[in-house]
Order: sequence, then C-alpha cells, then structure tokens
Amino acid sequence: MDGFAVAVDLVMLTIRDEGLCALLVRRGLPPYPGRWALPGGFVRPDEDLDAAAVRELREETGMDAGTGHLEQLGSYGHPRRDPRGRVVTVAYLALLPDLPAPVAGTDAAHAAWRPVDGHRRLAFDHDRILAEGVERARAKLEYTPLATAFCGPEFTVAELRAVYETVWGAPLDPRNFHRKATSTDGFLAATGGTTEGERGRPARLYRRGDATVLYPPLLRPDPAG
Amino acid sequence: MDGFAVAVDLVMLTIRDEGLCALLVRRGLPPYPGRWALPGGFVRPDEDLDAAAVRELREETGMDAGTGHLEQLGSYGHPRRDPRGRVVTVAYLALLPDLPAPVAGTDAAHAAWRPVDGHRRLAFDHDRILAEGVERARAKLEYTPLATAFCGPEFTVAELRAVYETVWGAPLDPRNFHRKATSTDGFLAATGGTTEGERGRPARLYRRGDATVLYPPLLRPDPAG
DNA sequence: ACAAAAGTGTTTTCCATACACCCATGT
DNA sequence: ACATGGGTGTATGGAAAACACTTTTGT
Repeated sequence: MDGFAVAVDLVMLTIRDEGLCALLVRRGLPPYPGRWALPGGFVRPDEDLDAAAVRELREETGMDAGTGHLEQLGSYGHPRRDPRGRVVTVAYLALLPDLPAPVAGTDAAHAAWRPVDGHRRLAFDHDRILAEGVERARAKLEYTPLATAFCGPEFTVAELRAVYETVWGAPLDPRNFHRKATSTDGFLAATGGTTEGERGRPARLYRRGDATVLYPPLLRPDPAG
Repeated sequence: MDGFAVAVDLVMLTIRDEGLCALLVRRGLPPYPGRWALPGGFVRPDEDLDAAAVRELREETGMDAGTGHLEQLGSYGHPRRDPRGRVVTVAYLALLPDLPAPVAGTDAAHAAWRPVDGHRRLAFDHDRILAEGVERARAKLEYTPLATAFCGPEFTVAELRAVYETVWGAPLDPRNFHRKATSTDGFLAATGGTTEGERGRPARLYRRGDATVLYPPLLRPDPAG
C-alpha cells in the first residue's frame, strides 16, 4: 500500500525568438541516458505537492514564486512508466516571461529552452505530458488573462498580441485585438507610461489587471476551419 | 522516497429530482467516523490510475465503463491531509445518468446521492475536491458535449436543456436552446424515434454526436451579471 | 518628408436574445 | 375544443471581422 514514490515534473513554457519553448534537461544517468526530459524531482516526505513544484521551479530557473504562473496539470501513474519502480508523477504547468537570467549554478547544468514543436522521444511519458501542457496553455489563453504571465511586469498591447499569435500559431488583426484586449474588463491596467526609443508611435504600457477569467472570452480562430 | 500511499477518490455527479447530486459514503471507521466522504480507495500495486478510477466507479455503481464520462480532476497531497499517513489522492470526476440501479451489494452499503449544494464538512479535504469537481462540470458544459453524459442513451432536447438548467442553476430559453443544440455540428445525432404517451407534441430522440468540443461554445449567462 | 507602429472609426456580417407563432399530441 | 409541450420564423441589438484612417514617433 505504501510502496509508491511521488514525483513532480514541470512543463515550463516561455516565448523566445524561436517561438513557444519548453525547458528541457538532458539526462545523464539511466534510465533514458542522453534523452531530453522535463525537469522534475521527487516530492519530499513532508512537502505539499504545490510546494514541491515551486521548489523545482526555483531550482531550475532561480525564479521566486509570484512571477509567471504555476498550476497543476495532471497526474500520470502507469505501473511501468518508470523502470526504476512505481513512480506516480504530478505534472505542473508553468508560464514564464523570457528569462534573461541564465539557467546555471544548479543541478540543471544541462538544461535548455527548446521549441515545443518538432520534439519527440522525450524520456518516460514526457512527450504526452508536454503535449497536454501545451494544449492546456493554448486553451487557457482564451478565457483567462494568463497570456500576461509570458510578459514582463509591464508590457504593450502589441507584445501581448505577439504572445497570442505565437502560442496559437495564427495571426491576429492588430486593431481588433487592441480594442478587445483594452476593453475587456479587468484584463489590463494602464500604468500611464509609454515605450520610448522604438520605431513608430510610442505604445502605452500595461500591467495585468485583477480579472481571473475573461468574459467574454478571446476565442482563437475556428480550429475546425 | 517510497513512503507514499496513492488513492483515487471520485466526484460522481448525477441529476435527480433534488437537483445536482454527488454520491457520498458515510464513514464507519476512523478517521472521521460518521462523516460523509467521497467514495474512493487505494491504487493497487500494479494498477494504472485510470484503471483504479474505473474499478472504483464500478464497485460503487455497478456501471461498466462506457456509460457516462470519467476524467481526472486533480491531485491532492498535503502532508497531513490524512492522519493515517502520507496519502496522495488523485481525484476523478464522473458524470452519470440517473441510475435506476440501486447502490448495494458492495462495500458502498452506506452510500447515498446527496445534493451538492448545502454540503459542508466532508471528511479529509473532500469539501474542496467536491467543489472543484462541480465547478469543472459547470465549466465543461459550455464547450464540450458532456451534458449528454447525464442523460440516458437516448434523450430529448428538453431533457438536455434540463441538464444545463440544473447544473448551471439558471433557466434557459427553450426555443433558443433547441435551435442552438440541434444546429451545433456533432453535438446531437437524431435517432429518428420520438417520445410517446407524454403530454404535448412528441419530442424527437437524439443520441450524443461525435464532437468532442462544441464550437462555438454554449456560454452560460454572464456570471458577473 | 517618409516609414513604421499605435490607436480609433466605420461598415458589414453574424449571432444571441426575445418572442410571436405554428405543430402534434393527450384529455 | 383546449391544454401542453415541441419546434420554427423573425425582428432587433450587440459584438466580431474587415479595413480605412488618424496619431505620434524615429530617421
């Protein structure tokens, strides 16, 4: 009855020049030596699941909680998903701004941000977990303000639109997006500042608002065509 | 590292005369003797999480998989959520048609369908799990055809509308609901049959269609007013 | 002056609502 | 005939898509 190990694995997503990227680590030891895997680790004996996820996030990125977004994704517990024994993993999804900070000085020496598309054959059942994390992120942009988690503390409407376009992989009309984003109650809070030294007219800066859901939602273009 | 027990708990929802109900069991043994709790049990050493949930569902209701709907809800693992030791539970959400079959002959002798509203002080952290299950169900009716899981194999549009009204707790316009439900592609498949012996004009019978998501969604009345 | 990007206005189209109305059955 | 619930048609208001246009900066 008590023979289970419980782990936490993280699908950490951010947006970089290459598009939507996930943080992956290259495994050194068996099982799956040399393969890319999601970062993660075992839950400690007196640690809550959420606390273990926050700890892993900090170990991998140096981020203090409060930046970005962290939520539980799902649990995976096939009896033979880990050849070492019976390991149930609780996966978490993290949405993060592009970190100028390096990923170093930790046990994540072999970590790298890699585009989520065109990735296959991760260790364990991590392909499936990564795919479900990406799909969760895509869906959640529609009806929550989580796209702001990919941005820094202050951002422009155009930056926010770029987040949507990258995650959804589809272009959006800048004018209609602007109107919709700025008119949806609680989505954005103007800081009063503007950008400087960029080409074109300066853009107003915003922080994320206090809404937890977007109503009405920002629906992505019809997936069925 | 291997000192965890893993359990599966079920939020089983159905619609009865009293409204939206969950199956609860009254605990006989400590901890929490005499308190209502979600049905559940430990995952077996060589059993997948989903398989454990299917097994529990069958033990409690006698249902074979395929009826209704079963999905993972989330995992809960606070170090002291169970006084007996370190137990991580994986909660599942089941949506079921109203079962004429009794809930008997099993270890669920003290099980009962109880309205989800006005319930507090379940054992363990089950209040929270139940609340999250109900909210998941409410949200999923919007953009998936899962309302059909509450109905029998064949049902009328009015029965389906009653499901929405019960789960959302709000009245819907019968005419507009009818048009929307029958025109949303893949939601419903007409069987050709009709009801008989009821008051009023006979209603056409439908089965659930093959769509997995509803596009566009059936949005519930604005929660913000 | 021109290019570039931000932001606004306007038109059209679509969809949700509201509700009048007809249909098919039981009593 | 009438009540009851199933199902269709239609007017209207509001939001989304499409796009012309103005604003404000850098070069």
